[in-house]
This record gives sequence, C-alpha cells and structure tokens, in this order.
Amino acid sequence: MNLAPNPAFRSDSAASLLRAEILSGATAPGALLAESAVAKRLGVSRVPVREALFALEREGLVEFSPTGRAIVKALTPQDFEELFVLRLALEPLASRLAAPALKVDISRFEKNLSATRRARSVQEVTRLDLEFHQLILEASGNVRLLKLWRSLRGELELWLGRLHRSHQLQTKETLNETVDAHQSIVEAFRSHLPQPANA
Amino acid sequence: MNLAPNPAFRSDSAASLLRAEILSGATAPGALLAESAVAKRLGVSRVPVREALFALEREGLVEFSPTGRAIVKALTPQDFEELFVLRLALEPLASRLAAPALKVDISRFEKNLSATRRARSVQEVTRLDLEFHQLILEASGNVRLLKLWRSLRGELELWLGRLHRSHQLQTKETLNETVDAHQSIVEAFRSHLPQPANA
DNA sequence: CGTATTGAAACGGTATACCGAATGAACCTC
DNA sequence: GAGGTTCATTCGGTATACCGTTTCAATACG
Repeated sequence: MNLAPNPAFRSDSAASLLRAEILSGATAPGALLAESAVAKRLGVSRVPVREALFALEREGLVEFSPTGRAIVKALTPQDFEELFVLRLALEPLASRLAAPALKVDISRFEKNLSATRRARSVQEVTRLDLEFHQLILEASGNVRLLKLWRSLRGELELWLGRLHRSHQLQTKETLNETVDAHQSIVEAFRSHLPQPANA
Repeated sequence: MNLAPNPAFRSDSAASLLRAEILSGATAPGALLAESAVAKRLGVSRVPVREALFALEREGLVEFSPTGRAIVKALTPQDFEELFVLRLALEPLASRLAAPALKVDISRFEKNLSATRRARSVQEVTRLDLEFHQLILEASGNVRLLKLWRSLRGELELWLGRLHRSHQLQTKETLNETVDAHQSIVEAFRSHLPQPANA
C-alpha cells in the first residue's frame, strides 16, 4: 500500500505556522523574519525555513528586501486598490468560464451559501466569501487562472484580517451584500445547467 | 560608494542558463532536471540549483512531480487555450488602466512598433510583441497585474518557441496583424494624452 | 511470457558549517 | 553636537554531508 506521498515536510509545517502567525497579526507588518531566528524558534534548520519564506512570498504575505531579508508585508491603500481591480477582473472571468462548463456539484455552492446565511461574525463571512469565489475559480477549469487568484488570496486575507482587527468592517452590510451577490451567481449557474435528474 | 547590491548570485546565473536551455529547446519537454546532475554540470552546489528550479517553476518553465522532481514543462493544446484566455483578459485590462494614467514615454511604444515593422524573423516579431505588451503592463501601474502577466510570459515564450521550431508559425500574417493591433493601441494612448509641449 | 520481488543506485529533504556582505552602534573627527 | 568612520555582530548565500524515499532494472516466481 502506498503511504501518503508527503509525510509532513518541515518546510510545509514552517510555512503553515508562519502563515498563521502573520494572518493573525501576531507578527507585525514590516517585522523582520530572519532565517536563523525563525529556524531556532521552530526547531528546524534554516533550509526549510528558507523554502517556507519563498512560499509565503508567492502568497503575498512576505516580501524580500533588496538584500534578501524577508519582512512581513506592509499593505498600503494602493495595494488594496490593486487587489480589488484584479479580483474584479479575474472572478467574473472565472464565472464566464465556469457557467457553460460547470461539471462539479452545484450543491457545493449552495452549501457555502447557506453557511454564509448562518454566519455570525464578519471573519466568517469574508472567509466563506473567499471560499465561494475559490469554488468558482476551481469550476472554471482553468488551472492557471486558479493559480493567479490564489496568489492574490493570501494578500486579501491579510488585508481583511487587519481591517477587522482595527474594526473597519461592518458585519450587517457585508453579510447582505455578499449573500445577494452569491445568490444571483448561483441562480445564473443553475439556469445554464441541464435539469438534474433527481436529488 | 555603493557597489551593485547583487554581485551575480549563483542561483540567478543557474536560472538564466537553465531558462535559455529550456526556451531554446536544448532540453526536451518532460526531461528530468535532477538537482545533483544540474549542479555538477553548472559547477555549483545543489542549493542554488534548487532555488533556480523554484524560480523557473514560478515562470512556468518547469513543474514538479508529486515527489519533488523537477521536469521541463510539457505543454498541451489545452495549456495554450488557458494562456490565450488569460492574455485576453489581462492585457486589455492593463490597457484600460494605462490609458488614463500613462506617465511613461509613449516613445517607448513607438520605438517598439517601428522595430516590429523592421523585424525579419517570426521570433523577432513574437519577442517584440511580448515586449510591447509588457510595456503596457508596466504602464498600467498595477505591479500585481504585471507580476501575474510575468508568470504567464515564460510559458508563452516556451510555447511560441516550440511552435516555431516545428514550423507552425507564419511570418507574414503574424507581422501584419501584430503591427496593426499595436498601431491602434498606440493611437488610443496618444489620444488620451495631454498634448506634448515640445520634443 | 507476464508479474511480483528485491536490491543497488539515484534523488530530494534537511542539518550543519563557512564565508562575505550588510547592519547598526560605539567611536572618532571636526 | 553633527556627521563620518570603524568594528563587532547579524544575516543571507553557498558548500558539503547525511538520511530516508523513490526509482528502476535485474531477478525470482507464477
């Protein structure tokens, strides 16, 4: 029997830990992530830490100084503008691609939608919103498009987390707008689908 | 005095060499790029080779097997379709962003355009075409958009190179279509620009 | 003849060590 | 006291070594 092909690489573990720390705000924006220090703290050598930092850079959570130092990304309002423009281009594109070719269960969308209706915190809404759009991206069938979107998702989560911690997100509006928008997308998908034979 | 901040890292050199080999077709699609072998061939250790391979993966020239082996990407027609769809989404977006905010010299575009008119090989046309669009991406001011596009550029070059080597590109049509399209884009930019005060 | 087994070679993930460059603070100069 | 210099420390880039896993071909088995 084949074992799992990936018996928990240390670099993946390191990336997960650092990712959680950054998204939770435990490590401040602009903070230096020195390889040696992180390695000692996580109990591994510098090599897997190095790879974890590269991975986090691809996710947009970390950036490198010209001399190769890894620092926690500090987002500016202009960064948010850029991300918003790109979401507004990529996500509708994914919808157009997914609509005629949708092969996966529409039930996954409905499940997400009802979970969003039951959501009780703004973090939950934003998390489910991102998940909803990721479902669209996956259904688009364009793996490169999904990759591009993923490379933005980390930064979006980073930004939303910081906004939330500074109490600049309003729950009620976010929830209603999100549910309405998702509802209409699901309807559009349903109208393009062949009639389901049964439950 | 400050020296250049980057005195030619071995990992960059390794990436450049491997990139050239892959784009020229010297290393066949699907070929294994074993770290040890490449390291010995280039006269460096495995570490910089490793980083070079990661960089090439971001560029889409290399992909990793589930067990971590790096292989030269083998493109399918579906891959080309995906790339085409994304170009068709990203490049017009960049044009729309660049048109009102264009700050850089329009002369750079004109220089590229006239070089394209003088081009005498299909490789030259495709290279100048990619460069033209990269100028637009840079003028858009959206650095994330430029990054996304860059991550596709490598794969496009890979594909075009292979098409060319199998004689599936026609020079004449490509040239005329490219020049016409670029011409109209430059005109659009010009009409949105303030009148130049002088030369 | 096709299929399972096994064993050696190859490969990737990680640890450790070394080195030059970058950094920042104490020090000196004016 | 402000600005430049020096020097010890820190940090990243690279080389080398070790180990478990994967791979693949030779071999044994049906």
